[in-house]
Amino acid sequence: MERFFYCLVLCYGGLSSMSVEVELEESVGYTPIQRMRHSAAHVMAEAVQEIFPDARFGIGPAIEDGFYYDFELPRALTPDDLPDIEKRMARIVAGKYPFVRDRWPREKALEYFRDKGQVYKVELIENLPDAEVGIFQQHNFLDLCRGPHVANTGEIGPFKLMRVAGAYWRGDENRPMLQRLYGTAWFTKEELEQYLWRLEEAQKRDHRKLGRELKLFVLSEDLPAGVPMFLPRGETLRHQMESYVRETQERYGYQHVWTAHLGKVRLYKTSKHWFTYRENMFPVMQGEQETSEDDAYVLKPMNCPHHITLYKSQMHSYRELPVRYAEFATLYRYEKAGTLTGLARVRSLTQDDAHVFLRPDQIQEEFDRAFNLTLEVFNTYGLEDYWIALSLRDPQKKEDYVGSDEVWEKAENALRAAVDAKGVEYKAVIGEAAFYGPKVDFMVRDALGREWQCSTIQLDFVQPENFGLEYIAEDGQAHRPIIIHRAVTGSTERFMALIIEHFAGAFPVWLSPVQAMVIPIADRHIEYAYTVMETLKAAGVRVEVDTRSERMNAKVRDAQMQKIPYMLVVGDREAAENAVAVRLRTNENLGATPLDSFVERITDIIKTKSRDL
RNA sequence: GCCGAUGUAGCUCAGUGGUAGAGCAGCGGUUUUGUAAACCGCCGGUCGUCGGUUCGAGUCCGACCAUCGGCUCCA
Repeated sequence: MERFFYCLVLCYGGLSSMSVEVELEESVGYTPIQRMRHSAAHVMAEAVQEIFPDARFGIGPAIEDGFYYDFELPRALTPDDLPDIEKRMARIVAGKYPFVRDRWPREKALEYFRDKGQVYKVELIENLPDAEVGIFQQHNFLDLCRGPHVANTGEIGPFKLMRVAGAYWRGDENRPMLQRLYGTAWFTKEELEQYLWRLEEAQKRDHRKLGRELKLFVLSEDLPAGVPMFLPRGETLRHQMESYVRETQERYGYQHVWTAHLGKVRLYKTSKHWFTYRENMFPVMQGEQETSEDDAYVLKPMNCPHHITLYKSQMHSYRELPVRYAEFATLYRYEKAGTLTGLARVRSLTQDDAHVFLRPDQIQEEFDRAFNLTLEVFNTYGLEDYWIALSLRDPQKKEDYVGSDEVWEKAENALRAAVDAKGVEYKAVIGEAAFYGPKVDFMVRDALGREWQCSTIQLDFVQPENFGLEYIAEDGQAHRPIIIHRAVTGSTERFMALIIEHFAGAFPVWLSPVQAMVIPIADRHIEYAYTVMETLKAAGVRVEVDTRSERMNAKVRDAQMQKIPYMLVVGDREAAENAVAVRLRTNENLGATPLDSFVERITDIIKTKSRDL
């Protein structure tokens, strides 16, 4: 659930109608660089207007690292158009035209833009509350704009147009698609170059590229889009990741269950998913004989109904609550073709899902438990670049949510208390709660700056109703439990994408598919190399021997490029002394080390999940 | 799904209507090597798929599939 929050947070200076509310809420002014970038957007708009006098203009805000402007044009822009637009922009910048601010009465502005056929501007003005609207003009371009701008176009720093993309007007897929031109702008040439360099570096750690280079996973045209397959090394990685979460959550009191990949329509009708989520579910076939819709099979898109069915199959006393069912389950969801991205967004995903069935008085404790678990896991991975969203109900729109005020208040307070107690930073987001309850989401950024939701902890008052869940309380009566849905790493696939990029493929030893490569210098050392391998294998180390008829240099290079943590070079000296010459992938050379000491070192590092070598 | 771009050997890429190329990888041979690429040779492609235009299509057109950059929604 990536949310492009930077749009909300950083677009406040644009012409977006939504920026009105955002400005009130965020109430952050333009920083100088944002002001300059927003001005660059205006200059870009003028350049486009020169080429297409009939262009219609959308909005052109500053965003993180740059700016964009949305246009409706008589033809599609291609990357070949960018140099021309850049050249025209450069001319306008060189002209040092002042940005002239004005204020027009609404009616005058409406008339002006209507007359020009600027339907998007008209719509924006119609949504503005004030009697007067802001107008900015530079050179030959006049625009509806709140500003502020730099004094003149000459103050716009080094810029570069990055790409052209489609974007629905106001992000609504029922509205026209405009052409969005993205650019970046900086105060100095050095900053621009550094930014472009950073982008290149980020691309080097793109998990799709590393996945191919490190032989982790494969996307084949012979399989549906978004259905990755994992090679031995990738499977090893995901297995390690899953085992780790599995062990950890068992320590936290979760029990694992197993449910298959098929469900029946009726199950999802009971859970109500069928009515809102149907288009995301893969149909399979009708049930045997029976042709009613209810008995048709579908691929499992989520675990909750299955875990709930398990809960319901047994009687439950208040004493045994909370019941915590966890499962690593591969789910199938039909995601729109254009949204698929490597492992970060797939159609077959493996959730490390759990459903906790609990009494109302256990909410805070259970939230805390899930929260601690997640933080512990993040800590092990050394993840720091994430933020936490506390998604709350919009009190203005209570009708959009299910559950009483009292329960919501209790749940939200419990959640907030749990987050506050952790001393971590979080952002409360009003109106982002699920309809069935408030939630906490962990948002992580990938190498290219895209945000993805990984972990989530959600309170649910609705499914217990849908399924008529019960437990027998102290009073001997049946009471309704509450459910917490939580996922620690979210989906194995997405988290793997994150981990690959986070470590740039140089995984901590415990995660590395191959932890050590034994490199015999000449053929006569192969036998000893195998001895070394067997010793390490016996100690539980994933180790291989490079027996190819290559020079040692080539073997070192290949192991290095595969980011294998330890290269164990063995020659005459090592064989004689029962030693290995340890080279780290950091290029550090530890020299000859007794095999015993190395075994001790590597097993200790694996056991402690240390990120050191 | 929508807008745009891309698709040539396992990988990275060249090839603008006239006989499909390179490097790396792979395979074979020689070399037996001390910390990031030894040398020689060979194999390898219905140019994403299907259809169309043309005397002739990797090249032009269309549809589909997939990938990439965005938009929307979701883990």
